[in-house]
Amino acid sequence: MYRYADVIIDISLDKLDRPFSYHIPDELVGKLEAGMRVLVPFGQGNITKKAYIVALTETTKWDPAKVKDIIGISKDAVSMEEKQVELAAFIRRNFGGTMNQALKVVLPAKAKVKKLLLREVERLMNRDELISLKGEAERKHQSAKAKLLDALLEQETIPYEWITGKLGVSAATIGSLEKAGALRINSVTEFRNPVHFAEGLEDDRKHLSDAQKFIVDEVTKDLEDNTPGKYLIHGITGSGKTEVYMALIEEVVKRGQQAIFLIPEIALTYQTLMRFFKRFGNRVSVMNSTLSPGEKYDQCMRAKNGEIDIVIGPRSALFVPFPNLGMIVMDEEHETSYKSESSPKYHARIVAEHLADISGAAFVLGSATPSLESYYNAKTGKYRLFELKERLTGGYLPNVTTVDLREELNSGNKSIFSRKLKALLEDRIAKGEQSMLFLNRRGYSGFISCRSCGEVMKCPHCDVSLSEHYGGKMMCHYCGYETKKPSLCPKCGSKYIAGFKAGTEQIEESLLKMFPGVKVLRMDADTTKTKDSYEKILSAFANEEAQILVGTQMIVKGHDFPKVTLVGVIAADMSLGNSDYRSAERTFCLLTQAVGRAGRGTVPGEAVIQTYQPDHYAVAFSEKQDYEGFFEEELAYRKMLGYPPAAHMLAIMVFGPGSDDTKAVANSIANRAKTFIENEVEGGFATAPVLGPTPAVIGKIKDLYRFVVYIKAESYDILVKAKDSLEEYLNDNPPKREFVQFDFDPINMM
DNA sequence: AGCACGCCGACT
DNA sequence: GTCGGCGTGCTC
Repeated sequence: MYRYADVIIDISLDKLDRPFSYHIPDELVGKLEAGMRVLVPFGQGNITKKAYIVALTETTKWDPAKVKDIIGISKDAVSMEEKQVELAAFIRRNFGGTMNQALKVVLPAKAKVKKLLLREVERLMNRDELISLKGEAERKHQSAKAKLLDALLEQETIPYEWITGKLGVSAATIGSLEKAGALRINSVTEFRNPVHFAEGLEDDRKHLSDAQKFIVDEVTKDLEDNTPGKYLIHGITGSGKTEVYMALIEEVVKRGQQAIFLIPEIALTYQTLMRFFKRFGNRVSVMNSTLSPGEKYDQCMRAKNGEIDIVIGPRSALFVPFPNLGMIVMDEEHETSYKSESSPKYHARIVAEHLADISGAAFVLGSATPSLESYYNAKTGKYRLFELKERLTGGYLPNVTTVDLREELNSGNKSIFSRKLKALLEDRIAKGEQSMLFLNRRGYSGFISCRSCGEVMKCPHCDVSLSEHYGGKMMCHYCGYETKKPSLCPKCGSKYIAGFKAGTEQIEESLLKMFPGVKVLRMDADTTKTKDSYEKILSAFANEEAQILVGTQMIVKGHDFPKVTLVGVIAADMSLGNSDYRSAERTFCLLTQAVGRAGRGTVPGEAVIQTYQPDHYAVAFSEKQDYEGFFEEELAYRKMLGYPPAAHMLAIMVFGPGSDDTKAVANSIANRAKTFIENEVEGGFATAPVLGPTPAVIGKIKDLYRFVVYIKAESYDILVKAKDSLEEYLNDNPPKREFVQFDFDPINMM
């Protein structure tokens, strides 16, 4: 039974931003939870303060005689802050970690709060009065007072921070002079606006098509009935989803409510922001990582004060505290950047849905290739599904051809370009049209395939591909299965069996050799290291400074290039061979988006997908641009193997120095999880299998070894309980090595 | 932040 | 001595 609670007194004060332990009196035992707000006596004067519970514990490290009792639960009206804390508690509960980490996520600019209150001291007396006061102070050898009065003689107003900092005068001194009537402390609150456009720009509002209008009308009906729902807009590339979002947000704003527009990390283009600004003026703001902490804080204050109605940004925009949130829109909802990479590894879609629930706001998801989870939710009635099946701008969906690279090899073509792709490139160069070549390279360790028959080496237990390891070994990163790399293909006996390697640089080189004098732009992690290089390359291509753009997945997003009439995918299998159950989904999504880049102008486009596995359903369905078909097939596969969304998974990452030590800790965690499941879960191991520990996909980062333990279960609650039980266990039995850390990663929990 | 404690010069 | 102001450090 929890007898003590760790609380944080005041989040806005970094001096006090650490937990304090309090005793839970009998009448409150069992009634408290992390995230709740309580009243506690604090400091020598035992002043009653509001505090947030950060953790509940059975014992305390402090002298029990010194630990005070919690007074009671704070029953103030739900403040904005409380909603934030509620979100933090939700994140902690679902994604693990500490309340402190969660609070840091939810309060984006906490550290700078003090500075940005911008308090200043204003002089209230005339010169003579000040001089006489200063003389008196000097006579009494009150040097601090005299210093401050001196400063006040020179300036009418002085920033508070400057007085306590540079001048070295304490708050007590300022206070005594305030009492004497010599000065006044003002809190100036002027907030920066990071959006700078000229006023009075014309709104380029477009007439809505029938399909678009239908969505807007249906959602508006729900808003009018005060029953905001959850919606998934499945719209092909170029079908005008943004226009729909804007119309919906307009309806929300009309009702005096506010809206959050979420976009993937790098997708905030100048154009999108401009479009919103043209319609909503300076009631729009942005939130993203390029803003300074101060600017971020200011956006929160502007939202609180009702100065803005709409905020646009990546996942952190979720935490802008609007007083009356009416809608959350999540564009490109399938994007992986919505999942945080650092602890707590929350998924913005799940947090957004919860925020919509607790705020009574509508929740709108949109994508050309929805995530399996969201489409599943739409299919099972949790979300309402809307479809946009036509391109608006008069563009055409491209003609897609799949080229079998095995046949190319058999007929003696060892280059990375198929004859078909080469011919089409030649044609486009001759016609002066543009082409994009897309290298779908992701994943860290290469997969192994046969270049004659396309056979991919797979794990017999997990149905994911094996990764190549040093010493001619192949390994499964899900279950740890290990085997020798064969020298001949087990299926066709060919000796052309290897990991597939090709970089954007290599493609660029080949292009220049093949078409001397052609202008090529390359976009990958190397060429986009500097800040604006991403924008620069894209606009150079838009200005037709090059005929061919070569790049990784980053080229499939963003700008429209009306002159692009050919898209080539160099090797579609690259992301298929990833040791990850989601590789087919990712591949389908990338191929569909890449193909969608062609033919956005008036000239019809063409796309070529090169692959070793033309029969793989991810390739076949993207060739037909058939999302529905892909979804059915993929869902059947996930159901069969117990992967999300058919079931849930919890990944526990253990990392530390020393392979053996880390693995031992991972082992103890796996054992603990197994015991928990055998004893506490009905059906035991059969209901919720524990897999591993096994080396993580990236076995070592920065000299820290990484091992993973997976727990699969159909019920989400089992995993949350397992996570809680493991966290408790780790609290009581901290591992010996101090650098061993843990990461709880609930994969696609809904 | 706000309170107590301890230090230091001034004044009875 | 002791009074009052100021800086420092702590708050479960």
